[in-house]
Amino acid sequence: MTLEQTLKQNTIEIFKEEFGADITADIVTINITKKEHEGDYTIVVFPLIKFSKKNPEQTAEILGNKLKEKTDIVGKFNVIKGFLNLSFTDIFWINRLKEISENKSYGTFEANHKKVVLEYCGPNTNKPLHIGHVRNMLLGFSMSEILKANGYDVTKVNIYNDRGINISKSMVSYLRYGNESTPQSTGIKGDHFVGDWYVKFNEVSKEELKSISNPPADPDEAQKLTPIFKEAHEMLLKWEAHDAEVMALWKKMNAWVYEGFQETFNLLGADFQKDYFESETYLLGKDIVDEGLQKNVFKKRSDGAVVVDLTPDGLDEKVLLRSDGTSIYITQDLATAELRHKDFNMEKMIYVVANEQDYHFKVLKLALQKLGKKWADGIYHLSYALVESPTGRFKSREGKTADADDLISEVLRIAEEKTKELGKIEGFTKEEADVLYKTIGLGALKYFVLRVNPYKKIIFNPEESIDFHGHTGPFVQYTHARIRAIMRKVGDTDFPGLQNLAGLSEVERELIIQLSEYENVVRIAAEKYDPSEIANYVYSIARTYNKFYHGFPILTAATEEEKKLRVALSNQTGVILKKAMKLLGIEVPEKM
RNA sequence: GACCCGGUAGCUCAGCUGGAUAGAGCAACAGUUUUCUAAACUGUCGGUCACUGGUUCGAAUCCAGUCCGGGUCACCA
Repeated sequence: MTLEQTLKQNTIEIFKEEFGADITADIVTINITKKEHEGDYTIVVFPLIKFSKKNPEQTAEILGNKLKEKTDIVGKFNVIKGFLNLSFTDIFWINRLKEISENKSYGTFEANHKKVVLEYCGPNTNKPLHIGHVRNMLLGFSMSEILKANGYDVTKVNIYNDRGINISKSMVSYLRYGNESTPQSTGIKGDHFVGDWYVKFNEVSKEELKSISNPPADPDEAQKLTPIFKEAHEMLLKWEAHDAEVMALWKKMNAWVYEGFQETFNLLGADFQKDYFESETYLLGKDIVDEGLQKNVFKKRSDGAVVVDLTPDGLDEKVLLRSDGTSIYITQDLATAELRHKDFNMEKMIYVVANEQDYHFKVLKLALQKLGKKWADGIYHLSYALVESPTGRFKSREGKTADADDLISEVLRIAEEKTKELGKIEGFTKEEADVLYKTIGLGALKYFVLRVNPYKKIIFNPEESIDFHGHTGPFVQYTHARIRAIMRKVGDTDFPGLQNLAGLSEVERELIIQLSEYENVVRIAAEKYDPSEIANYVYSIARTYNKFYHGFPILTAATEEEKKLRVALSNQTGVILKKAMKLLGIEVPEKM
């Protein structure tokens, strides 16, 4: 039982005994006491006075006294207006610290045997990953770690949009101008290599368009008139007809792309247990449409298109199958969802996809629910907002800044520069130093992205955003390294005998309370599908620790008891910082 | 037009299932190092919580309306 639950339970019992009133846990609000008041936790008594039939002060006084009697953990309390501020005894907090320290799996919940499938990344194979994919991957990976810590059995999957007109464009322009070059022969990373041919396609079609009279105003429509587009379209048809040569080229080029993607995945730490390919699923979906028609959930419109009526749910009528009987995006997704369920029999399916598709996922979930699929209740769209430059949305023509690989190498470069400036790598081998730059650079980037609530857009200014001071990843990493330096001096051992202590200082107490909150934060982050809960928490721990570190000697504490406590507190802070950062997919160094 | 999301300090963000005098970081300024890592710490400055009304003991938080920014409403993906 958590501290909060204990307090609520006791409050409920006291209200029964003292006032003969039955109250429920949800009207008992408990907060951590504000800094300017004395106390650890505060019970807000205003909502309770209609049950006690006494004024707030009297109610708080009675409740405080009874809690003190009943629980033996409440040392003292004070009442200000309607707020009952409870201070727990030092012994209670020291025991709490011991309890946390001794529990090696603190903050990790027991396996609940619930299967979760988490889809993230979802790249197109005709262009390299960009900053949006970076946010996606960091969120997806972190969410998976958080769910695992909450006891879920998580399977991460990726879906590749590996077919269609776009990859055909890359293929055509490569065929025309590529001269058998390869990523190896040019030294260009595979996904960029293929992406460059896609760019080339657009340049060529633009050029070709000049000799076409009266093109349509819509650039997409205009492009369709160019010879190179017609070639691409032909290629797509050949692909669909399984033309051997086209298939061979398609496979070759996609293989280059996957090789390139894999490098970026490795750098960011993204991984997948299973890959899905649209080339394998794009024809699926007829079965599920038939099923819907049979069950009278979907209907065939007079024009032949199959639709689902979502007007009762506040949405529109949505087409699920074209009038010519071919699939569209949603048809595929319905089928893919069903396929996943067959593959994994999961209870939850999480889609990490940008908020542009909010509507799409509402439709998807509703349609599956209407088909009577119980598991569709477990669908969750982890929607996130765009990453924008200070001048607005990143456009590919703005070039380098939006590219994932450029972004990463820039961050690593800055990390190296700053680390050298500070003279932090004395005694490091070249390899160790490189690892450190990577740890710090990626730590800064990941933290920068993850500390923001997913539904809020991120303004990313490449010049200013990667900072290593204050509310940043490196700040947390630095705090961890500081703690490890102390632990190296003391030797990593257990620290028994913490009981004989004169008194906890304010900041020590604050730190223990925060450490004690960790398991709640892990739970909340999963409930809210929000890694920023972890990010903001880990920062507040690091901040409190640094305050403590500056204010109190640890190794040279006045008494042996104090030293033990402070070392134990430091050690445990280090452990939690490391665990929490791991949930964000961020490494913490031993030295920096 | 309808619907969805956002609007909190100069900038970037917390706080939003109602609770005490709205918090951090950055930037600016002033300090702290013979003491465990100064990527740190302390202090100063900085607010019409977009606006208006409502609900109530109490509203940044809930409700209604308005304004601003973004997104979606494709037989595109």
